[in-house]
Amino acid sequence: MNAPVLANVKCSECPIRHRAVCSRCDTDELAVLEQIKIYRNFKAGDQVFWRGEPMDYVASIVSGVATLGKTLEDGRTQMVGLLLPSDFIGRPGRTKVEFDVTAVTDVTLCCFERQPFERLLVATPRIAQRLVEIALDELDAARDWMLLLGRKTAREKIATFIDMLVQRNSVDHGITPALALALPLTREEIANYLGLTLETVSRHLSALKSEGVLNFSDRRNFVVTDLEALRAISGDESDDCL
Amino acid sequence: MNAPVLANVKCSECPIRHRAVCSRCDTDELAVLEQIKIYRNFKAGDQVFWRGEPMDYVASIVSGVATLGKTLEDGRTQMVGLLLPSDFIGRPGRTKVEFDVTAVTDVTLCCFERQPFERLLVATPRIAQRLVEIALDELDAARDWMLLLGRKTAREKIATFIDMLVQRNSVDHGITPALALALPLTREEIANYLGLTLETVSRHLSALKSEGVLNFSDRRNFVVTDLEALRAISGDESDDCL
DNA sequence: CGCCAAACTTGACCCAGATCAAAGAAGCCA
DNA sequence: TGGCTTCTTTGATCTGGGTCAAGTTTGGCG
Repeated sequence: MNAPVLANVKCSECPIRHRAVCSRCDTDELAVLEQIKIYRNFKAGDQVFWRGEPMDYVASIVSGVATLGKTLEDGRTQMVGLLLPSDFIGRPGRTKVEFDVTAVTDVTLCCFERQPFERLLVATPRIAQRLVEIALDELDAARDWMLLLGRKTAREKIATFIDMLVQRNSVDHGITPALALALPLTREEIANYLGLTLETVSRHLSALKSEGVLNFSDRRNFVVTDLEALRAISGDESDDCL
Repeated sequence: MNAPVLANVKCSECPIRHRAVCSRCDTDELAVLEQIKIYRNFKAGDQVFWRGEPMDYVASIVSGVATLGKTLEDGRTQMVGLLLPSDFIGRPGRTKVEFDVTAVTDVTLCCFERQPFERLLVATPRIAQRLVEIALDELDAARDWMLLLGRKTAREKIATFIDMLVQRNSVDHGITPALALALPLTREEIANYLGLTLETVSRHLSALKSEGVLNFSDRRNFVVTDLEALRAISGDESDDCL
């Protein structure tokens, strides 16, 4: 991890202040974090961590998108997580990195040296509590993804992926889902995320376009023209059961 | 969750005392847990939780094997976790069950009412710390499984599954891996775990048998006769990189 | 002991998605 | 502006694993 060290933003003004691992901290606790944190910047495409290397830092994503990936000997790869602002990288008590972490866009990380952070975790229950929540949320997401990888068809996988983008986009913007959005990943990266090949991704995106479900303005940007249909295709539990 | 309530075992004599969510607790903290815990028993095949029902309890598995499953509308199912003694069920802060939890063998649970447990989590950092570890371990396991589901062939999946059984079995027994073991699941359950069909599981188990890698004495019990080959087939990172 | 249901095996066939191949876009920098 | 490279689309073909369909083994129980 040899990225430029940036001037730190004050925690109180941090964009992820209310969602990251520090979100429960009071002013005094923030002051302690402020002491040990270091901002680092990565360019799109940079490798943040290599699998197997010693993990001296843990970090929160401040801005940008990164991916967690695993690779088989022969080169097959599977993305096992998409890291967005406020997501946490690393795990206390482990000294080696388990996954390749790659910056998809330019990324800024808020890094803490692992050992001081571990001591802090013992001394500061609020951080530990928040970390439990974050870990359990990710576990739920990972399990949803296991259902997708193990049982969904290519068409369902792609519809689920797009629907996920819609939902995430809606969280940031207001109540009404914003239906104009951009793919954060290339076809190949989407394929790695969904357990498919890039050709299959391309074919099914084209199909959804010609069916009038999606409308692409260029290869990245598109509008969901039939959200109802998209949800039906995704194969998820209909929302009636709540 | 309407299972018989059993006489509680004293925490200090509990078989999972040193591994479960309570493992870091001191004597005083154990005394508090002792107050609010209730043992419950389930028979093989019983449903412990149904997806979507209110979750009033969280629990640790004391003995037996249970599975976490998700289901698509049309009946396709995917197992997303295998729960073994000391594993934790439920998550603080969530009121609804996210997965079907099914007892595969007879199962004994150590249950805590959710709300008292959540208060305890805030008041007792040692429990929260242990819960972070458990959650992060499960997250790592879930991510390994995502690689398996997304990218491995049927043959590799089955070899990986058997190898996992060998490793787990070795933890319980001594240093030398005990190579005589029993499948804890039916062919259909294995298929649900691996994202395959029961026919494919059966075919590949037969193949491994006829290749001399496994030797079945009946449909459950077998001996790994060529561990080397099994590991090679599983397609995992060769262990040289440590 | 013998019946029955559940679990398992094996075969024949088919299809979704992988693989192989070859053209288009779209940036991007000189 | 033109020539790179990188990303994407589309087509043709192949195949691993799914599906359908018999059988076979096993174990539980009256």
